[in-house]
Amino acid sequence: MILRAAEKVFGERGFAASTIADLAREANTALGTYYIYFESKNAVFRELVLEMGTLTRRVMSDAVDGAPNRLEAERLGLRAFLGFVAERPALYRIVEEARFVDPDAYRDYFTQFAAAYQDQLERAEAAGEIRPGNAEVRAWALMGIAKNLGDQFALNGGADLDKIADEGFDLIRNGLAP
Amino acid sequence: MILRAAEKVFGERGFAASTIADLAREANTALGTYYIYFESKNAVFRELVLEMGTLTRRVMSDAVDGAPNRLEAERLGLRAFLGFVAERPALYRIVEEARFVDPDAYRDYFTQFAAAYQDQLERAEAAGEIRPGNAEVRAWALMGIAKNLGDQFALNGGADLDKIADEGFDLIRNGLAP
DNA sequence: GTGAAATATGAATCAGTATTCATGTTTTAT
DNA sequence: ATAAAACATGAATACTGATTCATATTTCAC
Repeated sequence: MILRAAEKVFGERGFAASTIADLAREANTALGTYYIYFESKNAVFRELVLEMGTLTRRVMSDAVDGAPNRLEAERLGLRAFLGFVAERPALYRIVEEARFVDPDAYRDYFTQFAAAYQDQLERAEAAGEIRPGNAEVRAWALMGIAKNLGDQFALNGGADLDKIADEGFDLIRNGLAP
Repeated sequence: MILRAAEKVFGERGFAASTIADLAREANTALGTYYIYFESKNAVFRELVLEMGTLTRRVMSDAVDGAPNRLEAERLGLRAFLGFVAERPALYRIVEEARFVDPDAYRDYFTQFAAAYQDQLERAEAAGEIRPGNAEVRAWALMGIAKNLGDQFALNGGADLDKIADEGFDLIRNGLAP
C-alpha cells in the first residue's frame, strides 16, 4: 500500500530526499502507479498528516477517557503521547516536516488540537480542578512540553518513557494545581 | 552581504524553494559570486544556524544576567526569547528547518543549549531556589514551552508578548517553586 | 466468454537548478 | 605605474527527478 510505503520512506529519509521511485519501490509497484492514487508528490504527504491528526486525536482521547480529573488526564495524556511517538516515529517526523512541506496542513493540525485542549482546560478551571489562568497560552505551553519531550526522548527509543512522563508531569501538576 | 540575504530569502521561502539565484539577487551579486564565499547551498544554511546559536546564547545570558534567583531568570529568559523570535523570525524559522536540512547542526544547537540549561537548574535546585526534580527532563520541557509559545505567538507578530510571557511564566513558576 | 472499465507499467519527457569555469574587473603591494 | 592576487561575472554544464502517456494487464458486468 502506497500510503504505508510513503510513511516509511518519508519518515526515514525526509521529504526532499525521497523520490517517487523510492515510494513506488517500497510499495512494490511501478513508478507510474503512484499517480493513479495521488495527484503529486505532496499529496501523500498531506494525506499522512491528516491521518496523523485523526490518530493522535483518537490516541489522546482514548488515553484520557475516564480520567477522574484534569490533572490525571494530563498525566495519562502525556504518557500516551510519548508512547505514540515511540510507536510511530515516522508519522511524527512527517508532521513536523509538514511545517515546511505543507504549512496549511501543519497549522490545521496543531490549531485544531490546541482548540480542543484549550476547551478542556477551561472546563477544568470552571470545575475548580486547576488554578485560574489563560487557557490558550497554557494549551500551547503544555503542547510544547509534550512535543519537546517527544522529540528528545521518545523519537529515538531507549528512554524510559514512564519516567520521562512522570518527571514531566511533576512540572505540569505543580504548574496547574489549584 | 550574502549571509543576510540568505537569512531573508531562506526565512521567507524556506530552503527548498530558495535558489542560489535568489540568494545572489537578494545580495545584489552575480550567481557565481555565491561560490566564492560558500561551498554549497547547504553551507550558508549551516552558517546561519551557527550564528543563531551564538546569538541566542548571548540574548539569553544577557537577559538572565543579574536575575536574583532562578525563577526570576525563567521569567526574564522567556520574555527575552519571545522578543528575540519576534525580532529575527527568519533566523528562528531557519533553525527549525535545520532539523531537516542539516540535522547535525540542529541537534548541536539544542543539545548545547539544553546542557547549559540543565546545569542552571541543578545549581538552582542545590541552592534551594526550586523544588527537587529531574533537571534534564525539566530543561527539555521548559525549552518546549518557550519554543511552542514562540512559534505560536511571537513568530507572526501582533501578540502581546509581555502578556504571553506572564501567562507562560505562571505555569513555570508554580511548576518549579519549592 | 466477451468487451468495457479500471488498474498497472516504466520509458520518455521536460523543467528546474546546483555547480563549474573561462573570462573580466578591482584591489593591493611595491 | 604595474603585475600579481583577489574578487566578480553569468552563460554553459550536468544531472536529477517529478510528471506524462502509450501500451499492457486485470477485473467485472452481462
